[in-house]
Amino acid sequence: MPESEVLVGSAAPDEEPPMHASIYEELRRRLITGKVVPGVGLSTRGLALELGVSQMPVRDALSRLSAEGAVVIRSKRKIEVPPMTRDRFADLLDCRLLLEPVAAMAALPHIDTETLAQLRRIDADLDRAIETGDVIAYMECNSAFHFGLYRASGRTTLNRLIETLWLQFGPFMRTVYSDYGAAKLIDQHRLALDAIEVGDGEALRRAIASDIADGMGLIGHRGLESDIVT
Amino acid sequence: MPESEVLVGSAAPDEEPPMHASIYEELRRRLITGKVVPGVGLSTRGLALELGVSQMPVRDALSRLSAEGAVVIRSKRKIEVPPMTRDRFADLLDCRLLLEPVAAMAALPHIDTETLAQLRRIDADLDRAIETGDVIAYMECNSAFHFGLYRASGRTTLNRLIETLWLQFGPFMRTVYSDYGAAKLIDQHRLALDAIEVGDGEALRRAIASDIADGMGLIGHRGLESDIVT
DNA sequence: GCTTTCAAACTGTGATCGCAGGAGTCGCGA
DNA sequence: TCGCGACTCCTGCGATCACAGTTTGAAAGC
Repeated sequence: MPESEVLVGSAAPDEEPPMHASIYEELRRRLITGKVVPGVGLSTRGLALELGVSQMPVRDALSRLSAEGAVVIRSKRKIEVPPMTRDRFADLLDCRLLLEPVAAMAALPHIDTETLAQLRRIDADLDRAIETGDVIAYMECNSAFHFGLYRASGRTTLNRLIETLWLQFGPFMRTVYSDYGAAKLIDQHRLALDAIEVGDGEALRRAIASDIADGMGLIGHRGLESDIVT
Repeated sequence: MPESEVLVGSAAPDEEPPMHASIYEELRRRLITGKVVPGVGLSTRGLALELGVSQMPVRDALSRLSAEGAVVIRSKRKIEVPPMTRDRFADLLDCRLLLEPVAAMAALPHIDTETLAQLRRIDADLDRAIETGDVIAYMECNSAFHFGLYRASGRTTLNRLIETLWLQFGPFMRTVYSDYGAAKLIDQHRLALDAIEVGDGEALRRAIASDIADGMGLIGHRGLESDIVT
């Protein structure tokens, strides 16, 4: 099971999900890890051709993603990952700061030694991604870490909201990290891991909040030289 | 323009939206105002027949609503508004308390006398709904009031998250208010309106938080006698 | 009256097609 | 060289159909 799997699973266990669900997963992964960037145009036929399926499952997947604000269907011939603006970025950042520290605190009582060990492994992978300057790998590890932590909370509604935020900022942050240089990124998760180890909920909340404010906040604003960023 | 219109509009202005968007609006309204209740089964063909359209636009609309957690597609022959559970209810309530007071505070600087007058009119209509014991009208006015307030914030991302929460708890609260009796409901918006009048952000935040905690919190928990409610 | 089995009905899903509209490209004239 | 208009291409969307699977209801047996 990939660690950056959907934060809130919807497929019934032991069942093969419908094709549109698999395609949704694939597109979601691309968005969260920045494999698609803002301004990129998408089309149901183009994606169907690329993924070797018909239009229908792609349509269903794109309907879901549009409901989650990840893509915008502007008109005929224009589905796109919306460009980021200063206002929208600030809105996204603020929403993350409202929700994710709470999810982390709620997760704390449920994090056993196996879960903590897994988070440490993910963080070690993230460190390697920073060392090699691999932005995509960094983003994969980053989402795996956060989702692995929040999932332990069992807060399905909260986690679902969090995931829609990640769908929306992933593409933009990918371009920002690429411009910034992955080698310059800093692993902000040590404080969070330490807080988990000693069971300090308030320290965990602060660590997650500062991870978000520093990681996405400071670097993200640098990426917003003008109102529109592609 | 109906006051309980979608909190975050997506159709381009001056353009006729695609049929699936209109159907999404209609289903959204039914969920938020409780015209459909938990446990009710839906089907694409059934809704298409009722609404006089083909299956495709209904499918697209249901894909969006499923992405927003408003309906769940469990299997062949089983789309439903999920029954409420105690855990899910607590999760929803907590998320509302995290997001809506912030949206209200963010809205405050942007509320002119015309917007305040409109909110007062909506609140007067809500009072009449309480007097006549009309639960559906009460829920329509309640969402119109909150959305009218939050929309002024301009916080599109935040408002979108809030709307998905309303889609999820609307059906359940409708049954709760019906059992409770609409005539026993209390207008909790006076404090909010007063806080807006004097420009007191902190008072507005507290008023919205207590509106949510009292209105949905206390009454909602009464509706959850067991883990599963239809 | 209850349980089990089977058949029918209904469903979500995937596929395909056609339409109308918008985007993109190219050519021509100033 | 630039702008505008015409034309082409590609698209989202709506409609329809078929399939496989699930649910429902009826009938038979105990």
